Amino acid sequence: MIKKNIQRIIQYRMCLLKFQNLGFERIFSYTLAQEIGVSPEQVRKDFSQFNLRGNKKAGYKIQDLLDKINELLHKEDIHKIILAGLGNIGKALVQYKGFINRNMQLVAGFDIDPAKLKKNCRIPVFHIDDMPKVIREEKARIGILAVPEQVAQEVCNQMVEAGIKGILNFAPVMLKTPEDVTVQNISVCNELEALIYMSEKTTDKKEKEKKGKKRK
Amino acid sequence: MIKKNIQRIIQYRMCLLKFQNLGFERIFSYTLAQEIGVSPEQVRKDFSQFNLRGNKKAGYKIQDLLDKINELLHKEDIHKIILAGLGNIGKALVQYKGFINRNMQLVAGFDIDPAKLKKNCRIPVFHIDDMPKVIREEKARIGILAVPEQVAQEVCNQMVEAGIKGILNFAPVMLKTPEDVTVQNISVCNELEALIYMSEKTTDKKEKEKKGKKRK
DNA sequence: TAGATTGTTAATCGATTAACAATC
DNA sequence: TAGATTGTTAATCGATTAACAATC
Repeated sequence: MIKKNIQRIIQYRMCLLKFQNLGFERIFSYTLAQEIGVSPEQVRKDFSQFNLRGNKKAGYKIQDLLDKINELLHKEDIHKIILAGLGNIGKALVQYKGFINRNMQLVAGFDIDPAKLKKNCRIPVFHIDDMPKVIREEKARIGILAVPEQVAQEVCNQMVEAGIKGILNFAPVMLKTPEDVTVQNISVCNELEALIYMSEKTTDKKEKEKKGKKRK
Repeated sequence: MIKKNIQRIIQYRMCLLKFQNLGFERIFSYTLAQEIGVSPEQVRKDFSQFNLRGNKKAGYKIQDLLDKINELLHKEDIHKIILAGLGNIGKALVQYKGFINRNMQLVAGFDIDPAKLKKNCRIPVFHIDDMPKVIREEKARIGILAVPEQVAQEVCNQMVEAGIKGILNFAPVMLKTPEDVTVQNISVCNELEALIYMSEKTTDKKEKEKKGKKRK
């Protein structure tokens, strides 16, 4: 499980880069908090936990924070990422140009369908059977799983076997992995359903309130 | 903010459908828990909170649970969803065929680039300026925001203005919205960075352990 | 100095887990 | 009945918030 404070640190980093690009050299917990949508205390607490220190009067030096956070997130090197499954999501990720700015690189894609192997020229695409070999050759640690539900666990196992330690899973399956492998699930459908629930809930509430008023 | 129990209810639902398709009529909290990766107590607690009740000996009747959960999630009607931005992600979502099984329907897409307007024939695609009009006509409540960062807040405002109550945001921006509008952010890059952090952390730990052993 | 801001400690809140009575 | 399972209440855990001393 990924702790929330690390997720926020990642957000802070993006925000700091933005402010640095705007020409700022220093920043207050208050400003950062506003931008991310948390309390200033939360920001200070997070920084404190990762030993990121500021100046009692002048806030935090952006460059200092970025240096430390970059170290924390191992931003000194480019992290190789492999992608299994070149369906809709897979193709979209191949097209995406934002990885390299974040020191990440899609180094290879894999699919069973040979027709997909050459369609995308941005990264080399291999047959799924070659995945373990390529993972080992590239020494990739992170994999994106965008294959159909039915084969997700199997492909996941192959990834783990070949040394993958973190998996971003788009398949609607709870993957079984060893303890030292982290899985992060993304499900657009689930998120949308949750949003629908929330929106219906608030309208239900409003209707109740209306009825209540009418009764009065 | 979306509560975790609702996210799990959504997962339980998918799992229940799966078991129902396999021919099961009843299920235990233990089974469901295993499948989702939580404790049986968690499952029972969640069910209890939403007033989903079982039988002390025979577990839960799948059909009963599904009926109640479907009502809870308003699965009786098809929910209309609009999509702003037909870049990589937008296009992938248009191609995705899984929405309708979950009683959701992408009813329209929007973009500024007229070249994109006719490229995808699965759903009607309009100019972004027509978005408010179409949202109102369709009475859509949920929107997906997949536009560039620079215009995300602006497009978001237009959505809210036109009556959207839930936004799935793919732009790397913290959207400012009224209280009754729920925003759910998805950032593939952030998730990958978090995975990298986790994987490096465990390897760092192992190296430390090794060193410790050597010293002994 | 006075005021503003950090950083830590304590308090609170919410969510998860444990314990166990109820019961089919 | 005995055993297994639910459902609730209490305990624990973790994360957030509040309070406030330290200090630039």
